[in-house]
Amino acid sequence: MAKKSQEEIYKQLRERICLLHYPPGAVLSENTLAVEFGVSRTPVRSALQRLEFEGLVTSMQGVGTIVASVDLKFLKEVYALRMKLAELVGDLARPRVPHGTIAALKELLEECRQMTDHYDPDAIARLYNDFHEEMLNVIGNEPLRVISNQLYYQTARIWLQILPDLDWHREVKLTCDEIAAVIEALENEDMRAVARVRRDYMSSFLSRINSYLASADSRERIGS
Amino acid sequence: MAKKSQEEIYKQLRERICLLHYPPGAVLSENTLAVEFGVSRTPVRSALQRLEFEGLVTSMQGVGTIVASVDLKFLKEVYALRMKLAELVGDLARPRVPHGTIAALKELLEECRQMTDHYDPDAIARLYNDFHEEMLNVIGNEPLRVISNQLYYQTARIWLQILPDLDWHREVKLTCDEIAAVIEALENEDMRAVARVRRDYMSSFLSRINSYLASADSRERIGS
DNA sequence: CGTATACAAGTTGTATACAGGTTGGATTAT
DNA sequence: ATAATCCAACCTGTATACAACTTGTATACG
Repeated sequence: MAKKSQEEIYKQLRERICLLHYPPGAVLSENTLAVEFGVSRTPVRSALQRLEFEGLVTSMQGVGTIVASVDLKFLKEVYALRMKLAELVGDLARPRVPHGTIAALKELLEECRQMTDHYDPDAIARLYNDFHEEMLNVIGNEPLRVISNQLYYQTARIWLQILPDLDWHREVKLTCDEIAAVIEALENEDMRAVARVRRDYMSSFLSRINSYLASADSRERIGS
Repeated sequence: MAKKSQEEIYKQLRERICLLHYPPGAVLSENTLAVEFGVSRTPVRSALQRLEFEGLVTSMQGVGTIVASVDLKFLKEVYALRMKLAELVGDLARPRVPHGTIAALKELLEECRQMTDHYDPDAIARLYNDFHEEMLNVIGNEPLRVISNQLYYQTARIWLQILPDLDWHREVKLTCDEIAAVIEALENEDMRAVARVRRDYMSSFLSRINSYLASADSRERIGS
C-alpha cells in the first residue's frame, strides 16, 4: 500500500475498528500493519498509542495490540454522558448553521432512504459516521467537539454488533427519521431542537439495546 | 535521573507545564529530556505525543516541541464547558462519597489556611491540583472523569499565570472557602450542592480573569 | 497417560542510526 | 554599513536493531 502518514493510519485503523473489520478482541500486529501501510513500525505505533489513549485498543507486551471490547457498564456510562452532552450542544452551538451542512444532510438522507431494501450494515454504519461528522460542525465549542467525537467512536461499534439481530427496516427508518428531524430543526435555526432530537434518538437506541440484552440467549454476543 | 517509565515521564512533564516550570512557548528537546530521565528518545516521544493529543504541546519538525499557550477564546470555551460538566457531576456522581475523601479534603483545607501568610504560588497550585484529584473521585461516570481531568489540565496554568497580579490573600481565602463548601456539601451527601459550589467558584474565577484582562496594560501577559 | 519443563516463534518496549526540515549566525557581495 | 546567501548545528520524523516478555508446542519425565 502507498505510504501514509501517521494521521491517515490512525483514521484508517479507527474506521476499521468501528466498522468491525477488526472485531473486539482482534489482535493487531505492528509489524503486519507496518508492511501493509508501507512504513516502519514507528508511525504505526504512534497511531496505535493514540487509539490506546482513546480506549479503542490495549497494547500488551509479548501479546499484541488487542481491540477493546465495549463492556456493558462502560457503554451505559458513555451513553448517559453523551445524552447530557447532546443537550449542551443546544447551549453551545454555533450562532449560525455552517454553510453546506443542510445540503450534505439532505444527501445523506437520500442515501439512507435507498438503503431500505438493501441489507448492508457496513454501508449504514459509514453513513451514520458521516452524519456524525456533519453534526460535529454545528457544535460551537471546540473542546466539546473533540470530546463528542471521542465518545462517539468509543461506542459506535455497538450498533453494528447488534444490527444483525435487529429489525433492519426499522433501524433504517429510525436513522432516516433522525436525519430528517435534524434537518428540519436546522432549517428553523433552532439549535435546542437539534439537541433534543439527538438526545431522544440516543435514548431510543439505548432502550433498543436494553431490550436486545433482555433476550437472554443473545446476551453474550457483546462479549467481555 | 533514575529510569522512569513512559507514564511517569508523562505525568512529570504535565506537572511541569501546569506549574509553569515550562512556560507557554518554551521549547522542549526530546534529546535533553531523554538524557535527564535516563532513557532514550522513544519513551520521551511517547509521553510528548500524548501531551500533544491533549493539546498541551505542539511538535514541529526542525524546531522542537513547544509548550502551547492558552489563547483567550479557547480558555473561555473550556471554562464554559467545564461549568456545564460540573453541573453534570451532580447527576452522575457516585451514590456514596468514597471513603477517605472528606478526610483528605480537610487536610488540604488545613494546608491551604496556612498559606495565607506565605506567598507561594507554586505551593497553592500543587494544592489545588490535589484538590482537583480528590474531586475526580466523587464522579461516578468514568468517561466524565477522564474528560474532566483533560479539560482541567488544559487551562490549569492560567491561574498561576495571573496570580502575581491578583490579591494573594483573597485568592487563598477563596480557595479555602471552596474546599470548605465542598466538604460541607459532601458531609450532607448532597452531590448537587457539590456541583453547584464547583460551578459557582469556576464562574467566580472566570469573572476575576475578565477583570484582570480589562486592565489594559496587562493584556499581553497571557501571550498569543 | 498426565504433567512439568524447556524452548521457539512472535509480540511490544527501547535504543540507536539516519533522513528531512528549520533556524540563526557567519560570510560574502553590494 | 547593509543585505543576501550559505551553512552548520539543532530539532523532529522515520527506519532498524536489539531487549524483554508471553504463549503455544514439543519433549522429557513421573
